[in-house]
Amino acid sequence: MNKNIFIGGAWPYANNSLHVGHLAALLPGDVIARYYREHGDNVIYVSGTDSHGTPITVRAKKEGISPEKIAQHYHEEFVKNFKDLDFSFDLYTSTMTQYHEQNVKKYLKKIMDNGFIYKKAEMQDYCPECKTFLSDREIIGVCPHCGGVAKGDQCDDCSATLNASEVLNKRCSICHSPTIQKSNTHLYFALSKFQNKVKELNEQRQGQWRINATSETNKFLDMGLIDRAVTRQLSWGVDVPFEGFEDKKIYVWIEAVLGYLTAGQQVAESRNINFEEFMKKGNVISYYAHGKDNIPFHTVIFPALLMSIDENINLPDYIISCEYVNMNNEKMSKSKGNLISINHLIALFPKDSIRYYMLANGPETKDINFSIDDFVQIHNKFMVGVLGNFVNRNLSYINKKFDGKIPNGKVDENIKNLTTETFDKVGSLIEQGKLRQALDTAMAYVSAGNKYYDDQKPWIQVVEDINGFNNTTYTCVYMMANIANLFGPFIPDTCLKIKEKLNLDKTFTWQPVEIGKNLTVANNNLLFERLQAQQVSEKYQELKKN
RNA sequence: CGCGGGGUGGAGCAGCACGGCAGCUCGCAGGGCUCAUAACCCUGAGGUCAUUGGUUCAAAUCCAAUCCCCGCAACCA
Repeated sequence: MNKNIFIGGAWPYANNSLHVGHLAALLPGDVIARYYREHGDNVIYVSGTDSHGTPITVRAKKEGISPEKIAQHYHEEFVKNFKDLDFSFDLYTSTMTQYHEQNVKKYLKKIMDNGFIYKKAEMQDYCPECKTFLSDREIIGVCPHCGGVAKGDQCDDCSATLNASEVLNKRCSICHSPTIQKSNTHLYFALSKFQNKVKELNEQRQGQWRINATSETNKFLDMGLIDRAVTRQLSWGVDVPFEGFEDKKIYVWIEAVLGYLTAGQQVAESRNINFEEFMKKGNVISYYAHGKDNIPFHTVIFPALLMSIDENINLPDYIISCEYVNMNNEKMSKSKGNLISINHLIALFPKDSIRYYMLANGPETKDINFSIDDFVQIHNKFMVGVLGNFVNRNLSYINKKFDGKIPNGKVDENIKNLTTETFDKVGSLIEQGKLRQALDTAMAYVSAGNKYYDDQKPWIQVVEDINGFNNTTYTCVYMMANIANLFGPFIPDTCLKIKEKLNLDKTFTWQPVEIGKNLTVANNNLLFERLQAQQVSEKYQELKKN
């Protein structure tokens, strides 16, 4: 029976280049998607660029260009990054598309019809000169604590977190005229009504949501869920589909997260399947991959929105929420200059080394420290020494002594059993979202191959026991064929190369495969080159300058 | 007493929800092998598992307190 699998990767915000942290968060989604496809299941795997919101408009104003241009620029960069790293999205879209905007409006109307959105008038800061309501960040004034210059949300001088209402002598940051208080009507989402249902969900998903997701959700529940504004005084975003809100846009938190549905639906339409049916409770297993800063949006807000749209729709089954990638024990940030972008990574390492490193050493349960040296070490040890070497030491011998003709033989029974075992174990770990352990287990299979080779001593067998030699070699090639499937979800490019070397079927299958007789080696190009830490480090310093 | 995460051999980490000889990679010392990209295989040295106290036949693992590091405090996507 084929299963329906829905996988959502968090939508990166189009205000900066992607960095290693994004990669750590999103890569697990791709592995899970590839795994289920190998398995023969129906997978919908989506993500996209989050293109709206205040920071982009602020930046656009500063740089004197349109927000759309900024969003478009980063969107194109993201698309390229994901392509370079072999992400297998069924659809990677953007919140700027017409399809997304139209469908978000449709969902919003539905939530309204179901009675979970209401109007509320509030006093808000207004600039009579610019004739517009101001968001907190667009207000400047005097800090009540230190008397310094403060924005509406934070003091620049003493960096205290502020509430717009406590700031003194408030003025508009654009024209500097004093603000006045004026009543403004916003729409609110009745998040508080979902307190019990979210709590129930959190309890049901114990063991499927990562620990950090469960505890973060508890934190929010303990504080009590409060209603959130749906509309925002902005010019850049999705229009509000109700009368009287023409000057406002839909707040990004609600609009971006609904992208999972709009993108999923778009994929379903292209396949002529009914998305509503696909996503129904009991019909699908869903995974969401993102960083820990995104947890409440995926475990509280998104489920509440789903319930407010349709009570039969599947709620997140697995929350794959990662911790942070730090540099020297500090959070990466642009201002600290310790941010390593995906563009840099791609320039420094082969894509599958990047995938391997981020998965095998990813911040699955706690923050990790990223370092170039560490990366080089892992690459040399596992990509070159274990995996590359196992393939190379066999095939180069066959090329040298047998003109590329792989001897026929019998596969070792122990290895056969190990193969079956490994597929089962790795598969189950991937399904649980435990990618580190899964990859460890898969790599142990290759190590077992190296050990088997050493124990058999084929370089001696070849003169003393040709039958034994044939069996050893044949068994190793059998292992390679299975490695090419076993690692398919993790490092697909390398797996394809292995398949090409041995003229194997290019389709990926999640089960032990037998190999045919009279195989030949098509090529024995090295899978990975050894790297020098110093050279990589120097190259990285160069890149940082540009 | 705002909240959360973490402190395990020289470095980076796993183990901790279901207590039972402290494990992995790198590095270091020694050996094997020569098919392989100084790659591969084996052995060894090195830790009172932050500190203190408690529960227990038994604690890195459970409980309490203390110290140190990091992150977050919701109109920041």
